[in-house]
Parts: sequence; C-alpha cells; structure tokens
Amino acid sequence: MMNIGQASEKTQLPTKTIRYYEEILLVSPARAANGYRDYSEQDIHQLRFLQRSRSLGFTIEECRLLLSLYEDDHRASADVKAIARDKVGEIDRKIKELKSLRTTLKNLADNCHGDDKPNCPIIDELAGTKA
Amino acid sequence: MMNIGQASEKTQLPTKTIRYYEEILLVSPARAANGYRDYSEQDIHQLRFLQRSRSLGFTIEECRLLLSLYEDDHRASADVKAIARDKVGEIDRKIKELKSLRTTLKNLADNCHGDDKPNCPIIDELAGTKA
DNA sequence: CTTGACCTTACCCTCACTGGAAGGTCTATA
DNA sequence: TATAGACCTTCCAGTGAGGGTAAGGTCAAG
Repeated sequence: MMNIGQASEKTQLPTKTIRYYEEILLVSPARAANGYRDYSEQDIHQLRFLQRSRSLGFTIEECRLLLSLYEDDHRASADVKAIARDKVGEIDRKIKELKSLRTTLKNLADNCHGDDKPNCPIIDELAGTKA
Repeated sequence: MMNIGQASEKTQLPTKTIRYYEEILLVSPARAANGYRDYSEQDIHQLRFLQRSRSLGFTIEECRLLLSLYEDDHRASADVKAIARDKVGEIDRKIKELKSLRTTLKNLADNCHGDDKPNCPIIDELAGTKA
C-alpha cells in the first residue's frame, strides 16, 4: 500500500492523471485514516495497464473496455482482437490522411522561393487564387 | 453581402465555426440593420482561406499568422515558407509515431487466436506480464 | 395570419487532462 | 516544541476547436 506519489513513480503517470482516473471511476484506491489515497498492487497493475493502453492510442472508453476484459478471467480473446483490429484500421486511415497532407504542404513549400519578396505560392494556394 | 447561411454554403464551414471565428477575432463581418451578420466577398475569402489552412492541419494560431501574412502585401515569402516547413516536420513526426504504434498493435492482433478462450497476448502485453 | 426557415445570444458539453489556490498532514531537523 | 518543506487534499478554471440546445427575434411565402 502506497500513496499517490509512489503510485505516480511506479506507473509513470502524473498524479493529476491518476486522480482523474479515479474521478471517472477507472481506478478507485482505498483511503488511509488521514484521507490520503492508498494504492494496492492491484491498483498499480491497473494504472500501468492504462498507461500502456493510452500510449498505444486507445481512448479512455476503449481502455475502460479493455480493462474490464483484463479483469474478466472468462473473456474471449476474439473480443480483444476485434478492438485491436479496429484500432489498426483507424491508425491506417490517420496515416493516410497525414501523408496526403504532407505531400500537399511539401509541394507548396518546395515551390516557394523563400526570399524577402511577397510573391508566395503557399499563400496563393490558401487564398484559392490558384485553385 | 450575405448572411451566415450563405457564407456557410460558400465556404463549406458550419455556421457554428464561422461564429466561433468571429468570437476569437479572426473574421469580423459587418452587421445588417436587423442584427444579422453580413459577410462581404473579402470576408468570404478569409473564411475560405481559413477552411483550407485548417484542413491542411494548421492550428488556429498558425492560421491567424498566415492570415495576417495573407493580408500583408509586403510579407516575405520566407516567413510563410518557414511555417510550412515546420509543419511538414511536425507531420513527419506524427506519421512516425503512428507507424510505430501500428506495428505494435498489429503484432499483438496477429498473435492473438481470436477465439472464445480467455488466452490473449494483447491483454498480456497491456498487463505487462510479458513486458 | 400563420408557418417554417433563418437568424440572434447564451449557456453548457466534449476529451483527456493540466494548472493553480487554499488548506491539511507528515517528517526531519534545530 | 517549533518550524520548514515536502507531500497530500478538494475545488475551480482552462485548454482546442468547436458542437448541442434553448429561448427568442426576423423574414418570406401562402
């Protein structure tokens, strides 16, 4: 059993974030006699689980679902796989979007003289005068 | 001169967004006698400029800067180019992050049976039992 | 004269936190 | 015992970029 500072060190999550996870009912620690939060090893596992899933790009609600599957010894791995597969698709879409964005911007920047004169194809494009 | 509905159609921006841009002092239209917003062609140009820059991934503050350069006939194209170049670098970083994320998730999903049994390497990874 | 489309402001909601203020508690040292 | 400083608590407000909804004013058509 440890208080929030140690929990923060162990999980690499800011204390603010840990309190927030309690507020939204993700991880609810015990309280010591003085009112301090008191985290068990189980709580720490859950916080680490959250830290990892969040850094993999799962939303809080997805994390909540994954956490409930994590807690459920009878879960079907198919359920978890489906969530992961969806997420891969989502990431693919984002990468595609960003790549197209990059191409457009790069073209604009490459075609811009970049001198002290006002003539600028980037601005022209944004203004729509060349589109 | 037109009211906000027509401006919305012409610029493909929701009216909410157009009002928001006025609130943050990006585009300030005239007002008709009845209190309705009244957009000039100049306003429409600016809104379109914003629509394009936002969809290219510029933040509102970057848009504000670009817009001021757009309005400034004596701007140096180097200023605009620098902003665009920074943005390309930023997009590159995001793509890289997403790709690494995708690799991790894909590996996890591929190694998961996806059946009705509880055994699941995705959950194991998130739990840190294999890390 | 009424209906419905359009417009106005004003307020709270989102997501996932982050920052700060005001105050209580704990531990070490003088 | 006093006190300094590190830690903890709750509460309030803000971020970015809008979205939702309500209550009400205005306008054009039938």
